[in-house]
Amino acid sequence: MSLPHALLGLINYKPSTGYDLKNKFQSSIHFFWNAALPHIYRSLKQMEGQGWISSTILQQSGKPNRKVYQITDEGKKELLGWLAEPPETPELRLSMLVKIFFAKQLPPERLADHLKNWREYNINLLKQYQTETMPVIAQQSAKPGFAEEAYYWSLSLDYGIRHARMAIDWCNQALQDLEAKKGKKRKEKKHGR
Amino acid sequence: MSLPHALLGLINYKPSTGYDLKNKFQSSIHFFWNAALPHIYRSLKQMEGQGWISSTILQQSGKPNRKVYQITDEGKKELLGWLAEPPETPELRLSMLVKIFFAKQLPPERLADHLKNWREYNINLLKQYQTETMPVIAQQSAKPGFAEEAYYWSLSLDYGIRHARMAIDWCNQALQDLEAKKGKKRKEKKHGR
DNA sequence: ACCATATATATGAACATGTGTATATATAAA
DNA sequence: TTTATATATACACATGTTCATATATATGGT
Repeated sequence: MSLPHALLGLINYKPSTGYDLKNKFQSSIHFFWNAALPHIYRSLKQMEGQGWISSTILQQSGKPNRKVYQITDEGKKELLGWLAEPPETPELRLSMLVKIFFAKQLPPERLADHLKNWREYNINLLKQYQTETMPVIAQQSAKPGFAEEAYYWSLSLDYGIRHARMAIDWCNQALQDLEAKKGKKRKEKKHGR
Repeated sequence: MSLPHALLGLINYKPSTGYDLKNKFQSSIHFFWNAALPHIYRSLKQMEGQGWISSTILQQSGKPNRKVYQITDEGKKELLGWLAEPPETPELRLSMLVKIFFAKQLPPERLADHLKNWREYNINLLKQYQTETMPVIAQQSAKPGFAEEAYYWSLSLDYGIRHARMAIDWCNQALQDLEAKKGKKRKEKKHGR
């Protein structure tokens, strides 16, 4: 469960430092699994303790030395085993939806703000997928022997894209309903309640 | 952030014990925010410490006494304030997608299993929404003065429904692609690669 | 009639996981 | 001169899960 296996998967592609890994998260799986630097370093230490990875220090001048982690045979076994296990069922925490759920306590403009923000957020995600994630995949998939790999990357990205589109549609629908309700109220007022 | 405000929202409807709240989660917001019992009790204690709720103990025979929490004026203020704040951007953790991302390391049947399980899981969610969550909402919305409330509950549920449908579609697409690939491979073999 | 299990209720303690903030260093770029 | 980049780590804290335990009644199965 959790970070270590995701890190293992990335290190399996190529030996990396914690810093490298942070960047790789950013350009690949960040939208369904992310991690902060201290967390990554802590996990790497644990993983080394378990024998899944080993480290080599590369001297550098000017910058801190690079501590490069590579996967061990044990680590490979662990990774394959984990990949084959049925994944845990996810726990969502969408505070945005909690706020919608209790929205009756909210002035309508505030509710509309939440919906607009959520739409905005997902529109930006979509953009980011197109301008950042997809090019990375395209570039990799051009390399010989990476076509299949890239197919799976696209597949997981596709989930993100569909999710974002779904969220945008949902927001539009909700905002439209809100407008309609407002219209109705205004009319009621005009006609004296 | 997190549990306390969701609890506050529910207690605001009606004074409740920790046990009650667990059940309410189950029949309402569990699919976008859930919590285990010990976590709920711990949070309630903290919230009481902050003055957001107060408790009354009701004697019972046979069963443990009920410790009923009710919202205070401070709690109401806190709730309204929180609801109006822009929600935090959510952190997804979908280990299922991590496994898809790295699926090249996986035998194709295993990959198909993951996809089928995920589809299964979402189909069941949809069923649960229809047979459990929607009736609860319908029942509440029949009560006078609850129509608006129920509208927002439906709205958040609608997000869950759309999400589940989206996930099912995605799985179907992916499984179909997989099949197609398998077919292609078989053909290649027949014709001697 | 007897035993296992479920329901209703509360809590403690340990642990796992994740975030935030701070710190250290040298170079390059604005 | 400030800020960004590259790199690593420590520590405190927040949040969440698991497991265990306590009690009495009701219910289902053998």
